[in-house]
Amino acid sequence: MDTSNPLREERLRKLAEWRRRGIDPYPTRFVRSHVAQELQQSLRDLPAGSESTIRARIAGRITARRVMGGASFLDLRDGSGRIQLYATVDVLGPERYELLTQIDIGDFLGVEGLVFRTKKGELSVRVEEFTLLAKALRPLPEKWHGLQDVEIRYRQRYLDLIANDQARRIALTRSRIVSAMRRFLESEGFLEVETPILQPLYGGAAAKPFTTYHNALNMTLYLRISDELYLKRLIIGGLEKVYEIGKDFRNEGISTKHNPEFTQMECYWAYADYTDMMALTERMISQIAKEVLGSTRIRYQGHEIDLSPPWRRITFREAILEHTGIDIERFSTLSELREEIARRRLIVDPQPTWGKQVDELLKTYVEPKLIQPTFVLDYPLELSPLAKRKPTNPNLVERFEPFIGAMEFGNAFSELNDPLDQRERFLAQEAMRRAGDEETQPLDEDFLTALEYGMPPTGGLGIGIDRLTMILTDSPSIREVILFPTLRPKKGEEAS
RNA sequence: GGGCCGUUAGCUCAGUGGUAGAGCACCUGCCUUUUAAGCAGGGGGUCGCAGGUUCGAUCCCUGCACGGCCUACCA
Repeated sequence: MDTSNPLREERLRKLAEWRRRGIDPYPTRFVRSHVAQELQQSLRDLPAGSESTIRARIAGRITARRVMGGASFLDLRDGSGRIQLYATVDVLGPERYELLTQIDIGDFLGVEGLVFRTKKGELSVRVEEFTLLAKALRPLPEKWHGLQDVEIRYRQRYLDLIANDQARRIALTRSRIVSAMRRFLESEGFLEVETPILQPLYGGAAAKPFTTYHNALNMTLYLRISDELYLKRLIIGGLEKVYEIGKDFRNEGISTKHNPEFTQMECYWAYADYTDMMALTERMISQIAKEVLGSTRIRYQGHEIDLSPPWRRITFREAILEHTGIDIERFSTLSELREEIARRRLIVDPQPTWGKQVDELLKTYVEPKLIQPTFVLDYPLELSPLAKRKPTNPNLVERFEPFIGAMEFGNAFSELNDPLDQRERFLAQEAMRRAGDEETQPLDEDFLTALEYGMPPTGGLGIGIDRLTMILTDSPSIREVILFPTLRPKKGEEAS
């Protein structure tokens, strides 16, 4: 960062001036009596031109300054909202008043004084005493247009939060979503747990991992790509309803829907199956929307969406039939399927296996249409090495993915608890790996051992918190809902 | 990885083959109820970086960097 900025030089000059007067520009403490929003609410009915009986001590960042000779107005913002300050030379005396007018936009200030409402109707604090709480050395972004530069918004999110209401709103909403989700799961009897992020073997999803190294143990460790296999071990251990909210890491591309580290909620429920997980998902998401947004009707990217249960349920096979006319059951080999795709003149990227090819059909032709909440269920076996087979059709598994606004935001199944079948699935995955698929499940002997001690029938669900937040904040990009999205370091960037 | 677009003052943005402008912010002066305060004056720029074409490049060309969108990848 540049340090030769003349605006910064000017502020350094002012900083030195405060110090010259024996004032510490970075004091340790300021006791507040109120925050701005409290005053705005409790004095909502105070008429214009009249005084309250409240003497308030408030603190915050100065965001605007209007100096008019012997009287000045400052806008102060704290974590709750904003309030105006009114200072006059009559109250403060010439010396203190002059000092106050040296305050820069961006500085933190604590003030004490009577709260009143101006003739124009603006609730204000009459500054009787003030304390500089922190001198800012750099100017804030422009007041009217906010901060527009996307790169600065992501790299210096604090500036985005200062300058843009929307950024603040998203950060608050995300926190409320996670909080409401925890409350919901707790009310349903789920126990919050923590499982390892550093794992000797990764699993639970088809993804490439990040690799790291532990010096003392002299071993390679992986950052988890999913919590699944550890949470199932807890089900085996008798914790019948568990969940975890945490970061997963996938060493893959970045897009408006993908960040290399992302937040997922995973929960596991003994004696439940995927239909129970569907009902749980509907209730959870609609409950969160109600708590956080006050309604189950939302707008997402121009669409009116109704989150209230029940959500539409459609099988994987029916969904593809509906949107492409192809009944995938009638084309059970990759070459037959490709012929049918070509015959119907559909444009789909070729995939190496039948399973991936039908999945590609879903992504290309079905997913963009899934605006209203929809469960797509009963996936092909080969796409789902950890899910239980459907009793009525061993080529399918009891699995669903929920979609809203043309975006998948979760994954769930009746968990495979047959240790011998699980071993076969792992071996099939290994075979696919040898055939060149880099994103297969590695065989996890330790997990198989756990399964052999017996896991009750269990339903499992994962919800992508980032994508859910996108949906509930009408954000078009995952970078808007992650405070510090992964970016390439700027070349030549160094600490000033 | 590929395509398209962007990068000009601290911020938001104009602009031109003859080395640059506005608004906000900043500085100075005036101003005791303003709120995008006002009025007057002023300072501030390696026009992302490196090459090339040209008498001359911020502008045209090439490469690079970073970012955005699309695409690819991705449970």
